[in-house]
Amino acid sequence: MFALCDCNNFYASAERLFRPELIGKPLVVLSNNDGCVIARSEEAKACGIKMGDPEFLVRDLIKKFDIHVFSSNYVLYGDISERVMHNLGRWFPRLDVYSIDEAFGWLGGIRNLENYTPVIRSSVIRNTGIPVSIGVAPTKTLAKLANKLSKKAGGVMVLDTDKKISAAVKDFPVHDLWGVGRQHYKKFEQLNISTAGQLREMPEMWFKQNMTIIGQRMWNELWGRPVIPLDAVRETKKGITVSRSFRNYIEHPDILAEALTLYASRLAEKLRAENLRCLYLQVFLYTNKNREDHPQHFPSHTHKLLIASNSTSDLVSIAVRVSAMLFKYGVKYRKAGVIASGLVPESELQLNVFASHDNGKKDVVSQVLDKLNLAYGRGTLRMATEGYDKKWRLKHEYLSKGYTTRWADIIKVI
DNA sequence: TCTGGGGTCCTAGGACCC
DNA sequence: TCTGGGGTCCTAGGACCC
Repeated sequence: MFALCDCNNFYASAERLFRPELIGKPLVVLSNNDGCVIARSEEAKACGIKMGDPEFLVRDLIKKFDIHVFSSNYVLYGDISERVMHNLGRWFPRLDVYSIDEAFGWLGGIRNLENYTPVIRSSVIRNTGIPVSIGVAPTKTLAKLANKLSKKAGGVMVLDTDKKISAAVKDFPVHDLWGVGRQHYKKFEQLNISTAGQLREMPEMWFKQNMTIIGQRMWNELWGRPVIPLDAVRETKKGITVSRSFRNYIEHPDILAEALTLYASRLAEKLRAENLRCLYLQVFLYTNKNREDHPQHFPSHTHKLLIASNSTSDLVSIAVRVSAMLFKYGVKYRKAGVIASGLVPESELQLNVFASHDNGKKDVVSQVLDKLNLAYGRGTLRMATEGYDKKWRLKHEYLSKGYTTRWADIIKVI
């Protein structure tokens, strides 16, 4: 049996952990650049704020109901997430951490799940202060479904018999199923399928012909036949991305180069932190697709390195060069990013006869960068092309403190 | 005026190989 | 006039996830 444990309104709950006076009050967390709502407390949901609502469109509601607003504080959420996962790990010998706020656990050979599961739940809540819900079922897809139902059933839902599964599936909205997005939903709608129960009754042949292998998997999982395994050991990453929207539009290549310098520097740091190098560096630019009156441009280019690298100066110079190549005058750019792929461990450096190389040594400049920035804070030492005033930099006006990660922000008890 | 960021998996199609 | 078949690898793009 699989258990899906997920934190309720995770970012909102994490913010509330250090602001107990906000318990029972409406609260939302905004995306980067304070763009749109990405988490709401139950009270904020009741005020009519929807997931993904742009902040400027719900500003009136926020004022009207006196909703507390936070910019996203990923350092804080990452740290709280680790605590939750650590606690879950004590109950599940095999834990598959699926995202920042949820994990699949394996419940093999345990009987009496109806009694056991609530114990796990209350233990995690007691130890971390973060409310969690747990759904239990014979497949991952059904565990996700059970988890969703658990939110309105006291935080725990165990589907351990065919009878319980059939009852749960019967009226479950098909668009809430794991793996059903807008496109698949449209397809189901045309066939008058609106519940998971109806979907399950379709012949397997239909999935084969209309939905690729993903549909067949879903069909089997809905019938309680596990097809998606527990992924206890995360495989190495396939790619690493750093991308951000700009606070203001960028319309000049030199300013664009500043942003790309920062993003490529961050990317190189991330690669070094994971002891990886990349063979491909992709650079992309976006315009604002919500503005039909602006000329649109979504160029991208992938550069292949002769030798895999994670050096800040290498990646920055490529990113800046490629961005200059992609840039067009007269276009308002909204966002840009860099993606590293073709990742190889530092220990497996493949040399190239046609290029100079460092014989596998770490490059000294990057080492110094990492050392100084770790000791004195990110950005202490950086590349000159990153610029000085950075008007394009992220907006986060409602940022909470680094309660658990920054000495100066630790709560004092007087 | 103001609409996030970082991932995964799958498929189709092209290039290339023998 | 008639020009194969079976692979692999890579990339782009779509769909989905949180």
